[in-house]
Amino acid sequence: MTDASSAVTEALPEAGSKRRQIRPKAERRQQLIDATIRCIAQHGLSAVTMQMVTREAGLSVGIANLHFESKDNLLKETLRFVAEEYHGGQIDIMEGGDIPDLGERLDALLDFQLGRGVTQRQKMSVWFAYDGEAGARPVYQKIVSTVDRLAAQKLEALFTDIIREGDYSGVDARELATGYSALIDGLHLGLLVTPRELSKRRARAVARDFLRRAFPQHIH
Amino acid sequence: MTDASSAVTEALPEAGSKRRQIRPKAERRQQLIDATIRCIAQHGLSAVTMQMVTREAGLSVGIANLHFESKDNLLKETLRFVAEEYHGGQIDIMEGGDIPDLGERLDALLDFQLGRGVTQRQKMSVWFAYDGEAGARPVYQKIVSTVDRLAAQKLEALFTDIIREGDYSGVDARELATGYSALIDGLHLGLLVTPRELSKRRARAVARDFLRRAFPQHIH
DNA sequence: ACCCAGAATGAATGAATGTTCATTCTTGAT
DNA sequence: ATCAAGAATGAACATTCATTCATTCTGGGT
Repeated sequence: MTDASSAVTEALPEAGSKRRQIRPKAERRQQLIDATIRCIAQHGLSAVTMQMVTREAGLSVGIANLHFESKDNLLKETLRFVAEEYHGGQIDIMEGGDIPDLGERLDALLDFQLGRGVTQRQKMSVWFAYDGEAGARPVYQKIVSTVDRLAAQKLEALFTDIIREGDYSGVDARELATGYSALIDGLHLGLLVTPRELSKRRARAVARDFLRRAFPQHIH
Repeated sequence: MTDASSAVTEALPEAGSKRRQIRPKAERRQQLIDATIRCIAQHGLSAVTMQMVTREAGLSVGIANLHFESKDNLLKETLRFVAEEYHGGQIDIMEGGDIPDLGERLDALLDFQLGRGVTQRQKMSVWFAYDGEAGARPVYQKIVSTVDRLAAQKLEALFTDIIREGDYSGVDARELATGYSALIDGLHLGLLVTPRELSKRRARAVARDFLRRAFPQHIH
């Protein structure tokens, strides 16, 4: 959850090799989760099949049920991974021992949330695919809300510090944090569903505008 | 698209009646679309089957392929209906001949967007179910973006009027409209996925806060 | 050099699903 | 009363998919 963009890239270790390789359980699990992410992004959650995932991973069908007990479980674990990757990345920045200046820390957060790593169609597709099913599947709600709650607390804490430092008045940290989180989610949604209408550049400008209006001394 | 909440409610016209009824094509189509909405909300888009939808509608399986040519098409038409209902309702308010005061019109818009009609879990579930698949299905993107673009223009026009009337400076209508739309989407997502963390009451407060910060003279 | 725990395979199985279409039924016109 | 147009039905079919498991293979330990 600290490293936000390493694993998903290496799909075909050796294209022609048919020799079966034995690898530790943890590695195979990650390999299958990465393949699942690519499949969801490319074909949509409702079209993902086990055959599709295992072929994408360059493995046989049986192995998915060996390491995860079922398709359902594989999908749950994939969501857990994506959620922890996204929220974990945010939390690392917000705790931010390495960035003492609060304004700069806000900037870094915005960069992460609307920067290259997160706004890849691949990641956003997966994220919203699960949100779409969350209404009917409490399991997904639970997985997301667990990490989500922690991130919300950290954001509120950061905003509280900024409000104190800037001596801003009439600003409620909690309410503002809720608004900012919702804004970022909405911008991600726009980038995914109507990319023609909303460029990344403009999404960043909009988010920055929100922060500037709230914390004029900290954002220029 | 003018009436935003009539059709979805009447599921079982006569519970025990087994007598087959002949009804005009348009009525059956709507009946099936309404049933599809309920099924998506309850079971999730990926779990919806034709048998499920037709049973929910109190009809036989063959009829779905009679009025829509395929499941795929039924789902597409359902999305089109939901999109037009939501965006159409907004547009009606924003054009708002019946509400001359701009501040009140803003209020009415917010009421619609976060009021009872739209924030029913049923509607939000359907909405985000499609957004989740949109990454992998350009057809869905196209359907949504068509109506979305019009609503975005109307919102920008309304904001432009308000900016002129209030003589606000340093405010870009287009950027603000993008931000407000994203904020509303994000709040809907929060209401759906983490209802424990975000109440409707607070969602309304957050949205109102956004507007007040931008247009202090118009929102109290 | 040998062995075996357990990792990996993929054909086989059974359940579920979308679609078809021959048949039945309803309604309004004559 | 009769009839035709076409709306509605649901059993049957072909396909696809998740899951199982008997079998094969690998690599580290001895």
